[in-house]
Amino acid sequence: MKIERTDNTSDLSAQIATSLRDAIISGQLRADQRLPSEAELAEDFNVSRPTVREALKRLAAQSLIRTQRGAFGGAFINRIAFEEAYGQHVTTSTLLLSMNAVSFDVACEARFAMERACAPYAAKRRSADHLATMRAEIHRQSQPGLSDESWCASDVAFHRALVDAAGNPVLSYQLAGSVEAMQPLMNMITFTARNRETIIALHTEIADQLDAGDSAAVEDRLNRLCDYTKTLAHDVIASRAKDKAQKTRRSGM
Amino acid sequence: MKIERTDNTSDLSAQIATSLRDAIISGQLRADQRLPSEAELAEDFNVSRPTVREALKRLAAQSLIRTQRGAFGGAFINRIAFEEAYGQHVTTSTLLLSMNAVSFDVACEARFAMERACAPYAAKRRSADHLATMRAEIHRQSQPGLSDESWCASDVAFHRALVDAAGNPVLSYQLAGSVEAMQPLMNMITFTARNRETIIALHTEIADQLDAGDSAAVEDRLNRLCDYTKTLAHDVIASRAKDKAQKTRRSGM
DNA sequence: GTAATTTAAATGTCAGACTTTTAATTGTAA
DNA sequence: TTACAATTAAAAGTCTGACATTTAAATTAC
Repeated sequence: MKIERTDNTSDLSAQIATSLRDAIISGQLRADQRLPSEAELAEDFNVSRPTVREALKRLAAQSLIRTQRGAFGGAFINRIAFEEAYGQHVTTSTLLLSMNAVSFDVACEARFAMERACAPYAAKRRSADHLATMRAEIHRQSQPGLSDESWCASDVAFHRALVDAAGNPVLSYQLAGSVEAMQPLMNMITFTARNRETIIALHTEIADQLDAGDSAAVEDRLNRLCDYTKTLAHDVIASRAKDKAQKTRRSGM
Repeated sequence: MKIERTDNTSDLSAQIATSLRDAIISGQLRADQRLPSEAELAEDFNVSRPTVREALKRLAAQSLIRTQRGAFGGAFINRIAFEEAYGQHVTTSTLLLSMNAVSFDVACEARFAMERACAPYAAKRRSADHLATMRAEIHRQSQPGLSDESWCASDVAFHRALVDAAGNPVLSYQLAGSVEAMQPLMNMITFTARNRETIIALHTEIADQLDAGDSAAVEDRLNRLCDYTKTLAHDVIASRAKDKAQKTRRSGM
């Protein structure tokens, strides 16, 4: 196996990381295969060991490799698991949403659009297990005195069950980004008892229609849930704007 | 700003990277803010500079920070751009598809499900520009003698225009992963003139119905395209299996 | 006042030593 | 022969200290 640096502009460690990454992605290096030791790589690339190590840490951060200490240890090409991919996807999505001024409406629209995409498959494939999870979460949501955080967590769990019911891991993976990344935004909303009632009613209908296998009905309820969530968010934003205006007036600005 | 290591199990550089990452994601550290210098971080965390550097490279690999050399340089919290996020998402998705034995059908189903999710919005919001792009790609696809790679690239461009027409950057971002990650799988398929004709016909109808604002019709065509793509893939797989069997027989196994 | 020069503060890189982990090997006794 | 303990070697993890390079601010020269 011979891998060379092609790029000459950036840091050595970045160049080396890129070379190795390309080799991995293109399939030259296969899963569970062991890379040369750090010392060997240093010699191959004509750099020092710390530089190689920085490159390897970059790859490790992307779950492209894992390292093992000890004799016959080293860096191994990672057979990336859905779990790790989820994590990275969520991190990236969260930052994207929080930093790039993606509005709540846009994020909300995307999320429910994708959930609707799952509906036909979920209606066909939902197992008793999925339905049970959804009903359990609905029950939890009905508990009085549930904190806003717990409410949100249960909401995520409910929707996650819905998505998983579609039985398509790729869809689950893609959606995890949107749903979990929206959590911080959702947490801004304070759900009154009345709000919760409305949402629980929709959740119940979703579970029922999924049970009945009526995809169109599920999509309809998801649409309503989307609209309702947006309305709640708007109210929060509006009341905050009013608070701010009052505060500004009081402070004589 | 005070950041501490909480985890004590893994590598020091991993612990430090996690601490900083959490601080960034939770918003303690804001975009464009400068981290302490490597020497200061080393002192804060009670480790050596190389260890800090490894941690920083991990973060850089996730586009969480960027570094600048020179006086008043350092590590700055990155305002992550959609572009970078795309790249990471595609890398992760590609690996996931190629390594985790996600079947073509599953990937295909996910992709078209998400495209269908875009249809209602695309039907409402498509601009003349989007339609023009789609028609231009259809025209390119009609050219005889187009290589399989160019065909696939044009196919991606067409679908990308469809998704972008929905006017939701979050959807575009999410879908980029699926669509681009499926490219290598799609490239396995050899498209005959007859195959292309069928696909072009569907593409044309999609563009027309989008123009007419008929979302349901677009979704129907996407469904057919999904089924047709799956059929083609099955044929490829079947013929390969036959080749392999023949080869094995010839070699006397 | 502007342009050239100097300077200081960073990151980038290197060399070499030491520590810790880990699995294979070897040795020993039941 | 088998099971267990001690040895060993390879590799990652960490540290120290030095030097190179880059870059923007401060200083100087004109």
